[in-house]
Amino acid sequence: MKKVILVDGNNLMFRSFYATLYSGSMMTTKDGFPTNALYGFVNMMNKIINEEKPEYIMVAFDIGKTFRHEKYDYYKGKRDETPDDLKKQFPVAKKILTAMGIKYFEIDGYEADDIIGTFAKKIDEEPEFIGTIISSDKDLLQLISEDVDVKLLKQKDYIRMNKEVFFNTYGLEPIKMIDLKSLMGDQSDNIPGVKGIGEKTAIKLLQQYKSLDGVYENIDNIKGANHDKLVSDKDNAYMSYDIATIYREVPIDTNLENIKYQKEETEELINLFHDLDFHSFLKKSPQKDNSEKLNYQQIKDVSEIKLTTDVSINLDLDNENYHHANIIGLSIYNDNLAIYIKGEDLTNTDFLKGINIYTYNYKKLYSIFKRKKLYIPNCTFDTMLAAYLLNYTVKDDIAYLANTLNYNLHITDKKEILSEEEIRQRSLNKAKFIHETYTTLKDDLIKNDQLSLFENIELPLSIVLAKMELNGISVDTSILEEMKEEIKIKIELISKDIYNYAGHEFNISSPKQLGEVLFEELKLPHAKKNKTGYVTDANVLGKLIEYPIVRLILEYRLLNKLYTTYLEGILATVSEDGKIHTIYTQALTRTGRLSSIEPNLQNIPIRNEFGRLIRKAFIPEKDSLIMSSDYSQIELRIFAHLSNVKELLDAFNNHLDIHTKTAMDIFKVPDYAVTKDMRRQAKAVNFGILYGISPYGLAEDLGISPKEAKQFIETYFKTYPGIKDYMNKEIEEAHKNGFVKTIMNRTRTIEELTSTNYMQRSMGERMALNTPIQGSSADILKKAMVEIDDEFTKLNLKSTMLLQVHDELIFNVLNDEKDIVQKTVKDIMENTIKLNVPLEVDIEFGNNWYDAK
DNA sequence: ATGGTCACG
DNA sequence: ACGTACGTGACCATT
Repeated sequence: MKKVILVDGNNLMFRSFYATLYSGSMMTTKDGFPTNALYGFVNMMNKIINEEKPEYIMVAFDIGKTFRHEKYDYYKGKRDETPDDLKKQFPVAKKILTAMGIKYFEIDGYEADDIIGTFAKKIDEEPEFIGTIISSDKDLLQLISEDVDVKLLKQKDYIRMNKEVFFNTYGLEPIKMIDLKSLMGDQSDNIPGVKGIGEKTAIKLLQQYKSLDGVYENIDNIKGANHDKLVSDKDNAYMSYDIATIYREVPIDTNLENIKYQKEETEELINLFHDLDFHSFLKKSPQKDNSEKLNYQQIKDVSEIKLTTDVSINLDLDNENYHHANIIGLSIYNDNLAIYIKGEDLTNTDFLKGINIYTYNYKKLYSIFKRKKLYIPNCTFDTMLAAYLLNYTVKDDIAYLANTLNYNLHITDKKEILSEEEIRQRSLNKAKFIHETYTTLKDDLIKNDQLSLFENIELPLSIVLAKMELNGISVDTSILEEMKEEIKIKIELISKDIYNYAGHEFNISSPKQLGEVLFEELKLPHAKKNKTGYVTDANVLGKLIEYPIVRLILEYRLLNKLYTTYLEGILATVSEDGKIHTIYTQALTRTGRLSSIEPNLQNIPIRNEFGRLIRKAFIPEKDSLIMSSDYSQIELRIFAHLSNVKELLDAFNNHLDIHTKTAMDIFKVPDYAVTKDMRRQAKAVNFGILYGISPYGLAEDLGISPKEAKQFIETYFKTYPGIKDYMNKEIEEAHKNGFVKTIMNRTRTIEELTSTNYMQRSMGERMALNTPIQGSSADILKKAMVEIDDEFTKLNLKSTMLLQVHDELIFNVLNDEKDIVQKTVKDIMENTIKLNVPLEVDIEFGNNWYDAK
């Protein structure tokens, strides 16, 4: 099948123009030419090409002189004048399209709709073509057919409308869009319709009487106000019908081969973007290689290397997971030298003794050097961690960072086959980039008062993490294997049961098929849809728990999750040494937390009793115990500290159960009268506070209506007025600065705060409330980890830190070190920072992770 | 590649 | 009309 994209150019330009018009200052080039519509337009075109990968594409425009509708004075008269600032941009849009290798059409006397309609007709006639129309104009939905669908653009995303979706939405055939519009009208298109008839009524009428003609043939059967409205506006209705009907016979060459997409980056396009100051698009276009050809020494015998000053190092590995990688090559760079060593020649790294290095991802270097038994040099600056603290998006490949800093490096494309020389040049240029950037990054850290966070926490932490990863955690695979077999049988039995209830076999793991079985075939209530189909998540299924099939499906989901992710998945990651070596991503989360990958050891089941059994497989080493130490309520304590709300401070200082205390206060009852349910609700509200509470979120969590939730929140704020004040102050501050900070000066910029979209902006405000809490919690545990590692070294302990799970640490503790380790860890964690409330740490021991609860 | 779902804090 | 609580990662189906 050949794919054709038909773009409503006018629609895109208007949308872009008005979308950015109200968002603040008008976007222009240096000499004042307006570019806001063009910017959005180019963005959209790029997105379309990326998403749809069309072989054929065209853009239709209105030429704006005489339209076939001109006979209707009404229509013409009401048509808004196109603003001059927008008008000017159209010719440039057309130039850009031509430079992009995309054909556009504009035909005197016809609208863009008509041109698209004419092409769509051609696609219907040609069996080997299928088409997609891009527009936000619902009028175009009338063109939907077996071979043509419409990507209907919404404010933020889109809906893909095909025959089926259209029918599900309107209960009508797509062609009936014309009849629908002739009744309900369309303000934006100046289609009058029948006054007083809206979408609901129009759909009802058409479902009953099939068409506009049908409606008027049966006008006597229609009673009440609708009858009168229809009668008095009959002329308008038929006139609207004409306006709404897209003309599909525009005299135009519709040979589809003519609109083949000529994907080429032309000089012309680069010039245009340059003239328009569209630098962000220029960056995306394939760049010429202007990274420098470096003179360097390739060294085979590392004993020849003599270094006297600090160097920057770039390391290339042959696998993204450095636990299973070998070194391809190593580049060494400073102002006086450039050296490349092939991995196979890197027999030792003793030449790095006594000097400091600068890196991008020191943890990676540390880890692989350790495994290869190479000398590990001291690192004094890591550009990855610095860039992370400075809010740059940090990826595995340093070239991304370089490109955002306008330093041109090649992003590694795995499919690309490079010459040896090219590999060396790229590697050396990366080392050079590190060397030429680290002082700027360091200065920026100093400016932001983040040098201490960098030097005393993140950089030393990277070594602590490297040690944890390298050490790994021991796994008893036989436990996992047994569970796997057991669950496999259960899954098979449950599947059969589900097929029985459904009446046939289907893929239970497919949300699409499951939705159809539940809500179409079995006609269960509470069907809720999103843009891909029915929602079948645990929330929806929970409301249908009285149906046996639903109970089975939830059971299936639980077991399947355990089987695929935590049994099969985890088993596949156990190394030859019988241990799991995760990788902690230190420069990813927007809040400062770590993340854990390959495998993720931060989401091993615990809430479900059966799933929790997985933890029995995580075991200590010889003569040891597993110890877990976790902060109690650290985020709420941080909130109490930050907000300085007396009631909260008092509660923690008096060691009360915070959720019970909250329940007492909001329900106004003494402690003995707090029921489990009251405590549960109070707990939900407290969590809500941490997340930047919203009535909808709380409602969802408590299974009550948003209205009730709103009432709940108001009661809460009335009980603790200081909390509301704190939140307002935080939001105000965040809007003023555009960023928020944690206790240790970790910063997060939040672009969403300036969004014109209410949803986006609200989300920005919730981030602004949550990040200082989540981020400070991350700061505190990170600091504690560095101190614990230090202290273990000082005390010469053999016990090791194994895992970090956001507010808890897991250790392997030698039996005879039990007391000292417990005391040391608890002491450090509770005292690493002084807040206005105490930090409390619970410690448990066990013969496996399950028992150390 | 993306979205739905569900595991964790 | 929008479409939901904050922060993650893995798996599967679907494109």
